Amino acid sequence: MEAEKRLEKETMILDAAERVFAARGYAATTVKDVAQEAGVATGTVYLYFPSKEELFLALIDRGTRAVLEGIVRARQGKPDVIAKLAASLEGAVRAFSAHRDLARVALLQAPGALPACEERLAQLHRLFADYVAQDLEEARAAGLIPPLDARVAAWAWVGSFAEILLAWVRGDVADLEEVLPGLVAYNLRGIGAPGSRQPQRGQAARSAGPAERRSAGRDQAAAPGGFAAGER
Amino acid sequence: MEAEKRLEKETMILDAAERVFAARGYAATTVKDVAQEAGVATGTVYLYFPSKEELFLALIDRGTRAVLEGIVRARQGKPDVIAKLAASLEGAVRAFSAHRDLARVALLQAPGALPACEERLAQLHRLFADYVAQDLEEARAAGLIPPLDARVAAWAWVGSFAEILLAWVRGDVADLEEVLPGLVAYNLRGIGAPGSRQPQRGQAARSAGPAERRSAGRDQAAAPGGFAAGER
Amino acid sequence: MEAEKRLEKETMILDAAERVFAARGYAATTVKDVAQEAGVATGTVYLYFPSKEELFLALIDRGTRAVLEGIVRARQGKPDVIAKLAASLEGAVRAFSAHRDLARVALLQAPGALPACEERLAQLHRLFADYVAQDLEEARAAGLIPPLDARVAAWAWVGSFAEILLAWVRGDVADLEEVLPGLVAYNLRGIGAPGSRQPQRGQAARSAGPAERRSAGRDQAAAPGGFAAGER
Amino acid sequence: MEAEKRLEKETMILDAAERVFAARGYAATTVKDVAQEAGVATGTVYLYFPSKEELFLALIDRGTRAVLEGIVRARQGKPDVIAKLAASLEGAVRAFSAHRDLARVALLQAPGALPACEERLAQLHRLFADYVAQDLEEARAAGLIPPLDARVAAWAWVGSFAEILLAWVRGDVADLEEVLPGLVAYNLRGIGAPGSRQPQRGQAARSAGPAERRSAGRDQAAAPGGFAAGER
DNA sequence: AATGAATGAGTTTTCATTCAT
DNA sequence: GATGAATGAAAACTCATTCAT
Repeated sequence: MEAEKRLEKETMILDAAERVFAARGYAATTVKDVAQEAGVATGTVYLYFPSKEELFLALIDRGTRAVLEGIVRARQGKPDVIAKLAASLEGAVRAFSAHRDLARVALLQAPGALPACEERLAQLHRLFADYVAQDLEEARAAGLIPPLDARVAAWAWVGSFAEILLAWVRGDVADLEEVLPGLVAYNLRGIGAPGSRQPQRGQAARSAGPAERRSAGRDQAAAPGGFAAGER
Repeated sequence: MEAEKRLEKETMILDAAERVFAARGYAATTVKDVAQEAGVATGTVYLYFPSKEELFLALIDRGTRAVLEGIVRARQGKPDVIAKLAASLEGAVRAFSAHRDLARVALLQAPGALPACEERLAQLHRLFADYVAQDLEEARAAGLIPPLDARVAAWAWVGSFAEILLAWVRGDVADLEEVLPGLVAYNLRGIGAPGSRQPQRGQAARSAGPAERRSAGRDQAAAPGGFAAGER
Repeated sequence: MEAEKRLEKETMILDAAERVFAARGYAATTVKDVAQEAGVATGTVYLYFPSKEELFLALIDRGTRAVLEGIVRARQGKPDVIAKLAASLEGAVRAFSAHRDLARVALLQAPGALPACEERLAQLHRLFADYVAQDLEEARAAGLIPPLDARVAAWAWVGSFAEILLAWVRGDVADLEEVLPGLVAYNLRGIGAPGSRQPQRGQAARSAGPAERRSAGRDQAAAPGGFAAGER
Repeated sequence: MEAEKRLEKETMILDAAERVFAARGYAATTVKDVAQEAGVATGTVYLYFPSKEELFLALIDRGTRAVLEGIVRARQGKPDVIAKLAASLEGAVRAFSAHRDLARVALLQAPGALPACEERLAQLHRLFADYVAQDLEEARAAGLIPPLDARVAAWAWVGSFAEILLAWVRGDVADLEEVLPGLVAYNLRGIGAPGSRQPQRGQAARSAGPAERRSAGRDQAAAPGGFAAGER
């Protein structure tokens, strides 16, 4: 088979796998499920991927590549390192925002699914954090930000980004684009970037929302009254 | 059986389950594994938990309770809402830091393990975020911080905390206590709290560390050269 | 323990077992179920019966004994062998009719439950049939009935009796006493006993009943139209 | 898979199941046993039947169908309703007599094996009895037999047939064909059909046989001496 | 290359039986 | 004698993987 046709079918299967894994999770998804979703026979999946595990990892790797490319693209032509840093976050969010299924798989299911996968994702997190740390170093060297613990800042940066994506995947955030500016601003303030002192006005009004909206879920796990319960 | 003895044995089994699930993940762990780790027969586990699924959920719920209690305790006697907010984060981190296995289970494996579990954790995340948002509202109302999008700030706050825990679980952060001040400072700056303008000096020197240490992992998933690769 | 008390408790457990086995069947009944129904601990059952299997067999044996006694009692004082034969059938029916649970167990569940049990019941059937055959021999020798194949007559006699009991257990026959005269008459005619030539009048009116009443059940297993379907 | 091949394999598995269930009973038979008897892997059984329970029910249904067809075939071309009735019994006996395993399963094990099965068989018994009752009604309307309680006669008719089959399955009746005329005659006399007054001569001599042959079994469950023991 | 029937190892769960209290 | 917690063997069922067609 010509390489092109092969690649095309491989992509078809990966697309199907992404949908099915996203919907049912790694363990609950059978190779037959994936094959049916892709419209091929069970055995055909094994012509393109050596095992269910490798299929899943290929999915993760494809997603990883897409996000990294999104980041690289977003940084292109940005004037300074701070702008590039901000653009990185935006680029990553946008890369995911077109693929909610991918995000479900990569953020929710992948870490616990397979040891190999956990390791892969750990490396990805480190990679992101290291790049952020590099940017922060560079920004500090250029005098754009004050000295800071770049490690911690990098984890925080990555974590805030991951959490927003998770919230979006869960349906707690409706529109990623809408929250993106606030997220960037938060992190720019976090690293002490100039011109980021004052949070943006005009969004505060919405802030009470979640607290009320979610009262149903609260009584499951927590004492009533929030963190302050039991305090004097 | 007296309630006390029963509880004791239940705890034994939960402890064993925590260790085994942390080490192998939900799907790869068999009930027999848990029983052996606990030093009882397979059937005995079923005398205390009706199914593998319920055993896992009991684990999550126990962890959730412990963390929430840690937060409430940490907030006690703090003078203002900003201090309480900071203390919440510290309390949660400390609650986890005594139980790395719990953290592994709750943060890595639980989300993808079971639909019921995903929902449980989603509620917990919402709960955390809502409480943070409440505190932020209160702080803003008291004039302690400028107006901001409390939702986004809350997600970022929670996410930065979760990411640090993950890094610790993975071994990328050796000592949680050491990084805690930096994490709190980052987030206080993020919300625009006064007196948090300047990052702490003296920690910037360490920041290049992780980037070099982990170079092995990078070539798996990413083009070399950081986000800037491909840029002009 | 004094023998009397022991016997009393044994009876309690057997009574409980009869109820539970009748309701759920042999396989679906656990020893714990029986113990709970009897109001004792699981282990206590094993103080009185060596195994679940033996418990079940003890139940069957008790029932067998009761029925045989009922037969013997019914034959007492009957003038001739034909009357005794008829009385045997009535006695057996009456012995069961006070214990529907016993009948359920002995007729429906026991045969397939255990090889040992199947053998036990087979012997019982043979016993019944042999006795009937003996009576028939005696009746023929006395000139009360014409010569006949006593084996076949004996099986038919026993089978018609068992079937009526089954129908009663299933709820298809409401009152055993009501159908008993017809059953005896049928079998007396079957063996050619004198004075049994004409079926009893006045019952024919009911005879169309079952055919109409049960139409719901029929479409499951049979072609419509009765046995005649497909005939010219 | 073409429907034909599938059906062929399904039949193979059903045949194997019939043998194994007949030999060990429902509860004592494992799916693995059936698979081995059929010469396939355990999982293969599940490709054709969704569960052990459904496999067993399929067996019962197949048997039911075969017997009903045997009955319909036997009735074809019979001159009057009495002849048809007699032919029905003969047809059913012959349908079973080719499949002793089927008879063992359907008559001994099925009733107690599964609630669903009990219900299925109950309907079958009702069906048989209702058809017999219909024939009897018709015969009475045609003046071929005197009025009688058709319900009771129908149960007796079905029961005598079932009992003979059981005896054959147990080995107490060697040749079904041999006893069939006697059985039909017995029941024709039972319903008062004309020309059935005198039992067949020449068979009475055999009748003492079983009673002696089986004396070993008797002492298990019964007092010695027949029903007359204890009588004066 | 593609198919999908067949495989059988492995998992969860049940429950008869035992035995320390 | 009585208890009921503990045991662990066994069974139904699933599904990743193979391979004849």
